Amino acid sequence: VAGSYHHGNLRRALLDAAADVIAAQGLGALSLRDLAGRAGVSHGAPAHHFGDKTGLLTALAAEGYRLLGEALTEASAAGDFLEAGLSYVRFAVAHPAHFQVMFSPQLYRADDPDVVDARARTDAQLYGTAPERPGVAGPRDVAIAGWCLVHGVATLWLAGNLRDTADDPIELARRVAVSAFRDPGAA
Amino acid sequence: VAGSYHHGNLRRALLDAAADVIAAQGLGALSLRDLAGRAGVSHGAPAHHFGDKTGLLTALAAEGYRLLGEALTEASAAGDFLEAGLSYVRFAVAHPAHFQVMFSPQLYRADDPDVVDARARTDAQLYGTAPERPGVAGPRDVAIAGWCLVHGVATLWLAGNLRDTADDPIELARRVAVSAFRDPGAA
DNA sequence: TGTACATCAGTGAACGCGCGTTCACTGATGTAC
DNA sequence: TGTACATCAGTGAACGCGCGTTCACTGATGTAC
Repeated sequence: VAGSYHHGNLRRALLDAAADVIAAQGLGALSLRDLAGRAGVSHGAPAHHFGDKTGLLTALAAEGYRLLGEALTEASAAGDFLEAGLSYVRFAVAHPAHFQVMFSPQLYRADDPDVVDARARTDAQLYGTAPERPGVAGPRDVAIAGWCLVHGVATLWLAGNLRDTADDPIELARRVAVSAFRDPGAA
Repeated sequence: VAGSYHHGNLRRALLDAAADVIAAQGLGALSLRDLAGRAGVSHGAPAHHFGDKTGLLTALAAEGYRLLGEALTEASAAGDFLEAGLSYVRFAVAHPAHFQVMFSPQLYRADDPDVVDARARTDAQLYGTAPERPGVAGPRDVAIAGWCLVHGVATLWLAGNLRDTADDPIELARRVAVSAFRDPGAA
């Protein structure tokens, strides 16, 4: 919509630009003025949609939890613990900016109703597929352990600390999950 | 050394102040001018010791890898895989700023000789205690899996995402490690 | 013991910058009649 | 179909701020003789 006064979908454009900047340059490089420039709009415009910078990060976090929830839906419905873990890593790799913001709660309003709601839904899926390990741990402990494991894979990968260990983060996650959780007795 | 022209140990004081600020307010709140103020020194002084801001973060990362190496020494010498993992989490909790900086390599000069050296020593210890899991995975895969697991516990804990799951991060780490790695057949 | 001198560490003024936020405004849109 | 009006979205000038970095300087320290 070149030349027109109204942008059409500025909110979406700003969120996308923010994700791009964070993924490419990190959170430290994020500025509202820069985002406005990228969207081709004056630097005061973002205030209309997000109020302030924290508002934008809050929206990004809420969107992140929603996207993660969607990414987990299929594996969750199928009750597939391993696949849920792999989907978690896939999400982190596909949406590194959302992932980074979501887990930096001091940057946004973690008590925002949108965030709380989306997060609750996602948490339920995160805990839903974990099996019991008879004689070792109940499903809840297994769920937490699985979450920590895939979260570790995702953060170490995104920060570039596993780049010389593996080419494909999903293959790596699978290998790591098997190394940790498979019982020696199993086929 | 109040009133004297020379500080005495400004380098140390600046690193300590940086760790305090990062732990309390996050990386975004870090500024050389603020650190100088905290150390009671003019704002141009830090340049003498670190050159620029990246230099300070590089020093912090190198120190972090050195401290982590020391934290792992005992468990590494004893060949105790679980204890090495717990020491990793203990280090992250005791030195959250160092931990955060170390694993944000875009913030510092990761090819700095000091960093490379300290990191290599630490990596060796990180990989040294992992046992084979017969029929499941070799020691290297187990080491990576263990690293990812404790790294996940540490980052999730530091970001405040496990505060309602456990009181003590070390106890949590132990439980998580057992849930993942213990064989059902074992006593 | 005393003097000269080199070295080092910290000063403080100055530079230029990009930032978040506010606010009176104006252009565009859409609804009521 | 046409006019009046309310609402909304984006403008652009202005504010005040803290920042990193540079640089000629000065105070302090310690070494050589």
